[in-house]
Amino acid sequence: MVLHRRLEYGFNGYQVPSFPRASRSARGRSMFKTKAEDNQLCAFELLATVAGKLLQEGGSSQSPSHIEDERVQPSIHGLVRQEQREEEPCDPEVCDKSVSFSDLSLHGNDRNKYLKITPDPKHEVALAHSSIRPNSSFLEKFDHAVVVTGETRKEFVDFLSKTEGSPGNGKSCGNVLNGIERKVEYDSEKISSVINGTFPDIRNSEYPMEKDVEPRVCLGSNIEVPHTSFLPFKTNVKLVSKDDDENFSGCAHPCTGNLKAFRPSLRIGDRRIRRLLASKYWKIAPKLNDRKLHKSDMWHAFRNTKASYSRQRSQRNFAYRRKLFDRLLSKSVEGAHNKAISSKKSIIEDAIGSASQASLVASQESPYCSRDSRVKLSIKSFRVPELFIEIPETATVGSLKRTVREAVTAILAGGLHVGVVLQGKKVRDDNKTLLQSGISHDDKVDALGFLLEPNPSPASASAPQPMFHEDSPLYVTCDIPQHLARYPKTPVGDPVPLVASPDRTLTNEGTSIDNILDAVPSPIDTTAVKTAQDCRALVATPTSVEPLAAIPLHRKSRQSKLAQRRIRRPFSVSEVEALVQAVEKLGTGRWRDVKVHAFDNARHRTYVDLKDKWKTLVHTAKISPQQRRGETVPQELLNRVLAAHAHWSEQQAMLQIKQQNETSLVFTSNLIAD
DNA sequence: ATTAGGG
DNA sequence: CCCTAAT
Repeated sequence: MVLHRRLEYGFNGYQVPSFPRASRSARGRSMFKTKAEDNQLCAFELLATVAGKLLQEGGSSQSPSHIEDERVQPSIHGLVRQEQREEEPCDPEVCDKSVSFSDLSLHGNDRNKYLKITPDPKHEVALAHSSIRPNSSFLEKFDHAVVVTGETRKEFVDFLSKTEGSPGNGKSCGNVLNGIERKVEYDSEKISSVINGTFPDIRNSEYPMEKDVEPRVCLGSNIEVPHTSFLPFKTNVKLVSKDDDENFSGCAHPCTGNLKAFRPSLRIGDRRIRRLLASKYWKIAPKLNDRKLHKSDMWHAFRNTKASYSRQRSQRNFAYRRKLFDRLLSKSVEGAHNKAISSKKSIIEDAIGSASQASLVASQESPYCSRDSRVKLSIKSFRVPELFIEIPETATVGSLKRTVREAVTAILAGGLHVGVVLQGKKVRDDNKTLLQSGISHDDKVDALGFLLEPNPSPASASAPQPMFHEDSPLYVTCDIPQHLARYPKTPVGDPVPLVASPDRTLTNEGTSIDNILDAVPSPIDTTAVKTAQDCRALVATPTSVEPLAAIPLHRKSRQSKLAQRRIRRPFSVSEVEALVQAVEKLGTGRWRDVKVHAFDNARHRTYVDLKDKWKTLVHTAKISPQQRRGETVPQELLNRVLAAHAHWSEQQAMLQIKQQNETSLVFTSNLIAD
């Protein structure tokens, strides 16, 4: 099933020369120093230009000639206007956006580079080199990726050499690369000729194409290929569907039959792809109430309604939601009428809303049109503070449920506070108005969450915890403490209706819950008991809520990328002490050992955590005591941190110098030998 | 899986 | 804390 759809425009035949690998020490610093590197830079920008054109081509119905004046800074005005006429009015702010070189930024590392185009704050397009594996993680971040593929390095290098030089009527553009402003000379005529397809045609020239390039045309779905004749290259366009998991299906599907879609006359799909592209990239979530619905529209609404707490979170959720969304939709009845669709949408929202932690769903009518001064909220679920439960492996699921229930009631009994979280930050000032806090603002309403907090009574936090045991305020023990198991977000109610009656449809148009259940693990995963997961938040669902709201997000087996963010667990002084001691002994490069030596039975502290803690400790030690936050670490400890840090840094430096000497020795002796 | 670093 | 590249 196609869960995720991605367009890739392959520029077959040209390869961006690979970037020289910087030495490890120079990582992340100045690239693009030599002429060759400039070439690469130029290449990327050129490709970006083409990409911009391509996107523009996809969206504009005007003749290519109108590009003429904007060739160096392709604009999407045409596109937006076009869509405006055809569809509904869009946000004027978006209409004014255009893709210029300043919107391009280079990302990646020494080996893998990709270029990012950000037409507006909400959309990104990536342009990447073919060496990036299609399932490379960065691609996850983008709705669409324009991937430069190609096997023939020579051609490209040559192509570049033709492109550079002769300043001609070069046009200078600012460009942001890794935060460094640069000026780059463009030969606008050549670029435009590239765009318009009149550049000296390398296809027919002395540079034969790689013959055994695997066919790259693969239409994994029913979207046709756009017209790409403006490209001077032998181009291939592939439409790749990404399957459920890692299976980047590339040409996995038999696709010979689709090859015909790649013939010169590719008119047919133009319109459809145009709409798809346009709506995906440059349209703000449409108003869903009063018009025909497109899938992409729904996706936007879907996506925007449930903003996450942080950007990273939202990035992670993105893929998940996208999948779920597509999945649900692909099962929906094609001809469903608007009403049915929008109610379906609300189902999805409900499911996702509670599955992720953005536990508030703006009520159906409010999200896009709260013109009046009232803020309409409907809380679907609350977040409950973290619970820790200790329970023997041999315990039954039933007893687990009981334990959880007791734990939760224990919290509730102690009195409750309600916390308000807006865009990841707690809103502490109770006296602020909603307006002042920004809660009234439309696009913030969906970033709003509520959480239940135990009443800050002095009862719980008093007992000093054993050093490397959970120091959570809520720690529930059940029978023999053997393993400390964390549980996925678990519905507190009886989950039976969820699982046992997957057929239960919430509506009458044929979307059954099992679609959703497919995508989410069963609420009680018995294996969780054995595997002590890292996902431990517990979501309690208020009584009024429908069963769907209790579906946990966490996926255990696969898709662990989408795992929930771990809760923050500040290091206690005793932990810091142990860490310092271990590092004093073992050094800073052996976090695994540090973990084993000092934190072996603290399951929630990974070696990465320890390394991070050390990093912050070093930082803390360097700053003034006034700037420090959190539990105050004794100065004595911090001094030890500094000492150890200095000591081991020195060790490392010495080691490096030694190694350097060795290699240069070898080098010179080789020279002499020659 | 570990290490190193950036965010 | 998270994410990711590199090893």
